[in-house]
Amino acid sequence: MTIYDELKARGLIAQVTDEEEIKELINNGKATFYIGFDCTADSLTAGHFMALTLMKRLQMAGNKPIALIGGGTTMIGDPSGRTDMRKMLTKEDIAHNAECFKRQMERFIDFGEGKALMLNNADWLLDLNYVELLREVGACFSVNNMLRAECYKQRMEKGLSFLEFNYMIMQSYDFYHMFQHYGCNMQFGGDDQWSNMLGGTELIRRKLGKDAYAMTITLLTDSQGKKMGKTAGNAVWLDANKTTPFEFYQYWRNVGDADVLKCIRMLTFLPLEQIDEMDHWQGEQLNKAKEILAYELTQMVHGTEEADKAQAAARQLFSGGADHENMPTTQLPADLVKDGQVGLLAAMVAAGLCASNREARQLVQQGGVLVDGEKVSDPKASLSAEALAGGVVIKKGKKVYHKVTL
RNA sequence: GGGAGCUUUCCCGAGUGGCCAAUGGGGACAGACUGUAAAUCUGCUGCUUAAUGCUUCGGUGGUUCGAAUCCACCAGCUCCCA
Repeated sequence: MTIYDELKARGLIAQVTDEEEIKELINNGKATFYIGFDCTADSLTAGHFMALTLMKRLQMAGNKPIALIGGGTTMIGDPSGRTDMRKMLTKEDIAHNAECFKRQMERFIDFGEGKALMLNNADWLLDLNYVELLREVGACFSVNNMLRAECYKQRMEKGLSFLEFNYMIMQSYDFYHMFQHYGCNMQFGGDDQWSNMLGGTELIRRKLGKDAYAMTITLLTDSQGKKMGKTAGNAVWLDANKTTPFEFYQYWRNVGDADVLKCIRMLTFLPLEQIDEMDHWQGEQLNKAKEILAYELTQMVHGTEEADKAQAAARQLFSGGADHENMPTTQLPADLVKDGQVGLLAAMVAAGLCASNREARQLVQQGGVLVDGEKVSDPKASLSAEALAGGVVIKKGKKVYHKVTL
């Protein structure tokens, strides 16, 4: 099976500029392709993960990836898929974020000599001269066409600043620049990037009279059409300090029935034959598929050891027994102790299980809190210092376990 | 440059002098049911409390016994005319 067919079978390909040419290039390892990552936070997210796996798949097929860190484009802010303007980040933040991205990517992609490149568009975008740029590339863009692009259309009502309007031009310039200096002939990206990417191929054609290609990846959405990789509006991070391996595991362990197989197919490296077999699984059996998904992904992101731990912890917790070893733990500050007791509500807030005493009280009153396996319904309950010395397990709701100690 | 309008709690969106911590919907969280799924039903959703109380409605000042609601100025955004 060729790499192109595999990508297609996994449901990863959304749109392509020229299918035949792209097949030819990537199947024969002749593509030098880039994927851009805007560094708006200090860690990559589950959303970026699919792009990283795609890079890896293509690299394994002999193609050369360029991971482009958007140190320059982040200064502008991509309006795609946004209804309001992004917060402007400072140069220092962006530089810091870029550094974090770099470290995380190195775990997935082999950046060895000639294997792959990591570039930062700050290196060429920040020094551009306005008038020169306008003459050189501005002349190649039709405002009429740009306004027709989907990514801007959505913003016509809420308003679009000139700063953001230029994002497409910056991204196009990136492709143009890398095409010339690094032989980059293809660009990949999320499906929401399609119009920005076409801007690049168009610019290359106009300026150099050469063809470059673009392909978008299907966005990972759940059965309700919502973007995956987020919980309660917060991203699922790849950084273990922001989303623990256990939480990461649990996120995937809890995906809906309708989404498991899609996730396995798109995100894991399991052979397609094996996945096709799982396709027949139904009902309760899907729990096994969810476990496989969660384990595979946790292993890729955090390593085998962490994945084993997360899986063991999850199995034990949900089969009754609590596994103290791998549970998130908070050491309570000593000043919470009063008369040898720590108030349950205070402990929950200190452990980050609740935002406030009020919220904690409500949870307790609603019967959502178990302490060492016993349901507690009295908000005035407290934990004794002796018990805390050995560690007390607070269970919030059905799935959140947290150990507190002194 | 001129004119009109908008800014409410996580989001959308009511409220236009006291009965407003502020209707409703979404989301989130919890309970029941389950398979750590989905759907459904119930509760809950500013902070604090035993009760009370406290701080919110873009910002700053003002009018008033009393303002999210009125006035002034400032900021941001949208629309119309240049």
